[in-house]
Amino acid sequence: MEEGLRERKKRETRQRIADIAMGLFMAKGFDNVTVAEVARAADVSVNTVFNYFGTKEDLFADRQEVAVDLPARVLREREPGESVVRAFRRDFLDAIAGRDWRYGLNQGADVFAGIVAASPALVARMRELQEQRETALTRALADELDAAPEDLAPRLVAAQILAATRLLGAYAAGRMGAGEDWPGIEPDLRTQAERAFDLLESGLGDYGRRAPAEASGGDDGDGDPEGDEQQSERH
Amino acid sequence: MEEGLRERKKRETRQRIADIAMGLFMAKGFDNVTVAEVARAADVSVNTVFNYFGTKEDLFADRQEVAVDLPARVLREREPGESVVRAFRRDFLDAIAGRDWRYGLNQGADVFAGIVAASPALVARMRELQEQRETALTRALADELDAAPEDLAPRLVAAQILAATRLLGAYAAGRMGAGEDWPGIEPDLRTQAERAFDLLESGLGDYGRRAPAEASGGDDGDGDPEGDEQQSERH
DNA sequence: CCACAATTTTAGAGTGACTGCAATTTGGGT
DNA sequence: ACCCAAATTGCAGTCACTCTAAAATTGTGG
Repeated sequence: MEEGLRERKKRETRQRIADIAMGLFMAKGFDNVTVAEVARAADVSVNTVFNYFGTKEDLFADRQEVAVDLPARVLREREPGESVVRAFRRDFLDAIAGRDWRYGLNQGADVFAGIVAASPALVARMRELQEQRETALTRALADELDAAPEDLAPRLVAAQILAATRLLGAYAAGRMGAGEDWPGIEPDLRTQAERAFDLLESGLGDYGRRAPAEASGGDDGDGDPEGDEQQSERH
Repeated sequence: MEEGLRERKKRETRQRIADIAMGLFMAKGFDNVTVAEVARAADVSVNTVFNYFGTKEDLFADRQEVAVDLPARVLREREPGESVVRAFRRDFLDAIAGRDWRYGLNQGADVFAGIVAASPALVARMRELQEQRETALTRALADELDAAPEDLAPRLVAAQILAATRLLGAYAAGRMGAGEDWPGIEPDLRTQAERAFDLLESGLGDYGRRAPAEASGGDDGDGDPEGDEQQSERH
């Protein structure tokens, strides 16, 4: 008797509430749905909703919460001889091929992003989630490389990597939201990803270096904005 | 008559409300102060408070809002021949010497940070502020280097730099909050800053590279976590 | 000094998220 | 059938915030 009637019903109720809530959010937008409305639709009291979900935002996040530890897993499961950045680059490129939901590349992710963008509370929630991912990845990094507790490198590395994946995800979501179809987006996304991870690997170097006071020739104001040409390529 | 009685009173009222509010927040913590309380202490109605400040958090931020464009200014005012990262490195090191408030290095910044940390709403607010700084810096970067609108590099660079300064600021705040005095913190902070900006400049390279399957010698699990030895130095 | 209009402030009622408590229902074990 | 614990519920209350309409205040022109 691993799961009595009690626990099953509890799980079912929670799921039903979350599902119905998500349906309403998708249909009317997060801010245009009250918790009372969700409760009524799910045939429970408002208090029961708050019994399962601490806040209204939790009602939306629910599934996302799981994704907090995923970057840390990518790190831990990297292949022998593989650097941290290379692991994430590989993972992201694979994710493109599979339209992975983890980076918001799955079909319909733009609708999702639209709902979030329309609600300040949800935007704030996503930021918080990102921060949780960052601390999780930081811990995993510090743990694997047994860095000194004072070492800021793990935090910085985590922040940089997550910034990259976040931006790439946003880029994809943006183009999907503009109505473009996936075949049109994918190659560009792939290019952008390569560039972003290249930049991470090779560093900012003298990115955006301002022309010295006494410039040599006529190169004035139209310099190539890319700053990583002189970096060693390693593919 | 640049400023009539009307405008002066308005400005005064706004300032009085903000000041009194900040005093209460410092004394009792953000969440333990109601807007009604602030209004009563400032001798105005609750509606007047909301007339000047859109949200309760605005009552706290007020001054901080100004700091959104500061990173962009650092970029624009960098010296000839100076790369983006070096500009920020210089600015931050100068900020250490002057205990600049922009990075939360000023005396008493830890109290401030404590108040913020104790309130989820304020933490969320700070995150939002950081994001605003990021978009501002992104725009400035894209503008200066006239990057293509599709180019993710400016966003990524902005995110990386702001992550670095954010972490360094948090590091300082953490140690200040632990009761250490500034002379004890400063040299360490300087070291950490150098390291962080070095990492930014030289890139993550093969940071955290896992030992290949068939390792040559007895190097097992205790590798040097620094991964930028093989990067080219360009000073 | 006196209206008159624009602006600011205010009171009051209402919404919605969220909390705490006490009462009630429900499921499981005896 | 009986009892205990957990789940659910109703109810009252707090607080941030909105909306509307009624004062109070201030600048202006006669």
